[in-house]
Amino acid sequence: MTTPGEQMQADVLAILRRRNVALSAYKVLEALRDAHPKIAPPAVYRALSSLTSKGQAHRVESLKAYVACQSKVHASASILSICESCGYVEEHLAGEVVEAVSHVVAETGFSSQHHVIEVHGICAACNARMPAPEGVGAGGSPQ
Amino acid sequence: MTTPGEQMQADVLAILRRRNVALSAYKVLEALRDAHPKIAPPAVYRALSSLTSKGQAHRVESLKAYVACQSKVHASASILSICESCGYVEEHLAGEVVEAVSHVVAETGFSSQHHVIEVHGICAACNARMPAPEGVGAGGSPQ
DNA sequence: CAGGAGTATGTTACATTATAACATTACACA
DNA sequence: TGTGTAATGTTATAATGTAACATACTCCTG
Repeated sequence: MTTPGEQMQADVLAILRRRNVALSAYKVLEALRDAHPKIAPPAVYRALSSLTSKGQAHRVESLKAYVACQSKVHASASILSICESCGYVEEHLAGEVVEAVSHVVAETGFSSQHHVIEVHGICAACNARMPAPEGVGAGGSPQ
Repeated sequence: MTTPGEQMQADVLAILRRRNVALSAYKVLEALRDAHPKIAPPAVYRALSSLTSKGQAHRVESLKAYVACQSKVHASASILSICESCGYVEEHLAGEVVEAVSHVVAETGFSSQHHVIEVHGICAACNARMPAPEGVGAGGSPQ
């Protein structure tokens, strides 16, 4: 047996990886009850904190929720795109964007340490599902 | 008398504008008790929601807190820099950065609607106050 | 192996942030 | 004036997160 903490982190990560959707800490807690019937919030938050500090998971600030890291390399920072329709979260490498952001704030003497870059919108799959991208949409196709 | 709601929003905005520091909704509530002794959380959240939807204030997602908008024009989006040392929050125009972010996520077919770009670090004033940017810093000035 | 320092984990309780749901008031207009 | 609508007030509670302490475990040291 490795340390129990590592087991907990592995279980949390497995839950987050089931779907590319952000889960609140309490949703994770519910999912953990199968394997850990008596788990309490601090254990979940400790595991999430360890995972995020190791870059194996990310907190989606604008959703107050968490996702598994999807990037193999986990470069300095990433962009998270969040579909407002289906909740799908995707991670994008942010190298140049992070540099651009750092450059903008450096104009006032600010030195960057940690970036939060999140985009809300509609994912490709939901865009494809939409009846039409124009008009009010109540009348079906505009044809 | 204008509508009471506008008065509330004006009061909230005045509180946020006192300092360029993010205030939690409950800090705002405390500050409002002078003018509105019996105020309750929903009134504060409604005022903050109206202000943010009009672009007169911003929610700092990574701090769960709110700041007054500092930009006269309030372009489509902005970058917020947050000093970890003093809490100072500064707003930066983000035009090109927003385009770059949208471009990155568009590579997977994602259409952007709303951007959250926040940078944590150290502001110019705190950088200037720091004894030295090297070593552990316990020994005072390196001179 | 006993003792004990130090760390990790479990547990309780609570703090903080946010909103649902309904009551009340204000206002426009027939 | 009555009445429908929207805005605001109020109560209660949901959702998120953490402090503080208890317990257990690990690994030394003698």
